[in-house]
Amino acid sequence: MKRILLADDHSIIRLGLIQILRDEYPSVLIKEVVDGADLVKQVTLQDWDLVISDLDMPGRSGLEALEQIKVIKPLLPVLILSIYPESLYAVRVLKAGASGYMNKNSAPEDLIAAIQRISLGRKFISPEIAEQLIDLKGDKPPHEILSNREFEIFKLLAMGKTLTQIAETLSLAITTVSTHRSRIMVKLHFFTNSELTRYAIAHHLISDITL
Amino acid sequence: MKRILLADDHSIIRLGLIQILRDEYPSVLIKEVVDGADLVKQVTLQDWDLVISDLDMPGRSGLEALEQIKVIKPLLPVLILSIYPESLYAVRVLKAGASGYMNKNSAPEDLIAAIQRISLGRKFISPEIAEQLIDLKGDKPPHEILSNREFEIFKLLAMGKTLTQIAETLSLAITTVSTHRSRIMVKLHFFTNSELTRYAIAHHLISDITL
DNA sequence: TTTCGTTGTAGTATTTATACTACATTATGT
DNA sequence: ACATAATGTAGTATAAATACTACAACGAAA
Repeated sequence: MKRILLADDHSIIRLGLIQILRDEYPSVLIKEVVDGADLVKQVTLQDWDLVISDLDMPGRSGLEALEQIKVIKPLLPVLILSIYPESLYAVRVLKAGASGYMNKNSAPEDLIAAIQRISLGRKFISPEIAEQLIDLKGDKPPHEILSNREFEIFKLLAMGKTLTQIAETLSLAITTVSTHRSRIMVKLHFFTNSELTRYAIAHHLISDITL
Repeated sequence: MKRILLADDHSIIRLGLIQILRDEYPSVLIKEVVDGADLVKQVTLQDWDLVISDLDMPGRSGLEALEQIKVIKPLLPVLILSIYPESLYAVRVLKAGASGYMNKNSAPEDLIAAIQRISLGRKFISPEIAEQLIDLKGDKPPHEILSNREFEIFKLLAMGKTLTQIAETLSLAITTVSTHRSRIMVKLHFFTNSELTRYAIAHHLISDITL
């Protein structure tokens, strides 16, 4: 481990990370950047053994930067750090080519363990994420796994319509709409309507400008 | 500056903070805690010169802990750190009795400057916050007219938590949570949780990324 | 100080949503 | 073509959410 590129807009976190890294690799060269654009730029400018990057950064996001890095240097290991729980981002991040995903409240030892593994060209996947990876719903957009009727109801739910409203609109029994909803939830691995709404907004299936 | 109590659930951030603090105050005693309950407990157990606390922590939130601390030790200076921009929380936090609010991407020098000022019993208020404080009745975003409790529940609702889950988390009756929700809806002119979620996403009060 | 609006709390009654189940109908795969 | 899985529909029973009401504590304003 010789050269590590560190991307995080929080100076305090950079300091903490540097301390952990120096503790383990006293002679490592560490370069700090504070946004996605600079991160990508540094990757093009010189060679690194490892990139450690935050997910939320000003300007271009960490995810976007990750995607570009994987185009420029497909073999460069990238460890993504984030304050969000693994369940929310990990799969997405790993699919985008990251070698690992860690929550910022992980213990320093775990971070070092992950780095060790990643720097060998392997992936660091926690048991929780592994489980999520097993029953992936694939990369298909929702309308390809939902039936037409389900997708119709999916959109209405995402827009915030209640079961009762939907049942009225479509002249169905409330329980019918409810059953469709249940199947949508199973297929997309959701539990709440809110997740459904956020998914729909993130995938531009409905507009978010009703405010 | 002799004894600092440090509350943050992210070990990396604690490390970074400790480094900054030790750099400035080599002989300071620093105690680390990882949640609001422990923070309050430590405040009751012994005397401190300064508390530095994160806002988002497991269990009792930083804001709640702050309020309790101000009851127990009204003169103990508390500096709140958060990943969220000042415009979002600062006024709320200062009104709850904090001596200052800093974003985690502040430079170490700024942090030290704030601590210096705060430990003298003064408040640290950035120019941006000062401006907000001036036009208190002005064109503030709607979510600022919510009470602390309402805002807390607002965020949980926006994240898709159900009334029941929220009631459990906060140890309240479901109907209490429901009443708060009603008042939030009236204040923000919403009708459904979906509108609430979309508002929160649009105003970056919660993350918009779903799996 | 007294008044009045706000906040935090919760109970009762009602409405709404959901889980589970069931059963034709329609695809789908071999 | 036949078996099997997916789909569209809905009923019953249960769980959850909501409306409405109430009230004490607090704070601001008069």
